[in-house]
Amino acid sequence: MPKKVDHDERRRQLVEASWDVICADGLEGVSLRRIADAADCTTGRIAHYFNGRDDLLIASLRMAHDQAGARMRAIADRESAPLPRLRAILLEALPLDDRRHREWKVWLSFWAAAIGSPHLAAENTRRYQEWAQGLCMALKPLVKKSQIEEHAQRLVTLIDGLGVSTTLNPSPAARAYASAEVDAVLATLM
Amino acid sequence: MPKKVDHDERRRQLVEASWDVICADGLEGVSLRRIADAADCTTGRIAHYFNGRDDLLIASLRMAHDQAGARMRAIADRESAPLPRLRAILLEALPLDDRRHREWKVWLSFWAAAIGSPHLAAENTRRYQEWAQGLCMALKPLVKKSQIEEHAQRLVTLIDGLGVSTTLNPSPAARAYASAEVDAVLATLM
DNA sequence: TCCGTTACATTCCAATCGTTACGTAACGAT
DNA sequence: ATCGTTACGTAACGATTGGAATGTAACGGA
Repeated sequence: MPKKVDHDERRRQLVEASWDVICADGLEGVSLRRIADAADCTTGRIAHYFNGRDDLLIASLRMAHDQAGARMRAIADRESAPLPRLRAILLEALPLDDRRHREWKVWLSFWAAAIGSPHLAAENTRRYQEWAQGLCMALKPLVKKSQIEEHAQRLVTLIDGLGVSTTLNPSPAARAYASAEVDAVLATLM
Repeated sequence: MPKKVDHDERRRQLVEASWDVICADGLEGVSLRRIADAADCTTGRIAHYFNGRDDLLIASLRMAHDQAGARMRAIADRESAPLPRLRAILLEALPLDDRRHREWKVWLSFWAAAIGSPHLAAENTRRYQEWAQGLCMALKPLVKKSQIEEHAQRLVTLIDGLGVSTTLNPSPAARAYASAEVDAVLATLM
């Protein structure tokens, strides 16, 4: 067996480079050459690990979702008290620091891209349902069974709304407002 | 004076063509040639009325906002009772029919584009504040003065959240849910 | 009727795009 | 030491892009 290279690690590096380009220039400015520059390699390497541009971009979207999903699950495991757990999950979903802000920029980009691509739209719908179901889990010990889905839907809407405006205006004040608003809604939920 | 052509009307036609392309293919697929095809003309006409691609796209964003803003103002004038007026404004802001769905697709596209363009981001912030201030007007007769801005902000977040998910999933059920959710929130506001 | 201006269509250009073909260097197994 | 395979740089391809230059037809005023 020749040259030992961690295949997954390489793909991860290239995906992160694509995030950098998306966050700096938007999805419009994403070209293979720019991604290659950001990853400090050439398009040859990209061609070696992905089946063309679309394949790389879908992997980028998936990895952004997977990474966030993993953090949510870690929080769900760590926090045992139901209400603090739900609160921590919701706050984790907001663009309150630069890493999550970067994630939100990627998501927002792909929302727009989904407009022209049924494939991406389907991918988005899948993740959206995953996210709603995760919230249902966290809500189970907190509200009546008949109201779980209703509340989950409401929280998804809340996070989407707060996330969008905070992503487009990532000032410390906007972040503080988003965080406070989550607490305000959780207070009325009780 | 030669050839009499309604200049504003031509610009309007070209902007509408750009909306069509954005809605069909997303902002990524927007090229001058495709817009020209949609407008049943050539890129020569576009060059005649706009200073390049960016100029046309900014005009497209502005016109989408202006059009929606005009409808809001018309509603505010027509409805005299404060609560029905607020309700009508909020419902008008949602992508509940194909025209408004088209508008939302345009907005969403430009949110993503704003990530890579401070110019577009500033344009968005301006419109966002206009929208929030319009809601403040409608809220004035309904809540205590000290709570107007707070409620307006909350409604903006609600509409953003509902609008995003309904735009990406424009099923009749999603539209009905969004509409019902507005009523639910208005009920708690009283 | 002629003229000047406007309203475009046509055509071309350099740049950039995604993709493919190919060359080469480095490594593990034998 | 050699060989097969992998990794990836390099270079070229045709397609497509935004923009500018150029051509032309149509109209209103004189």
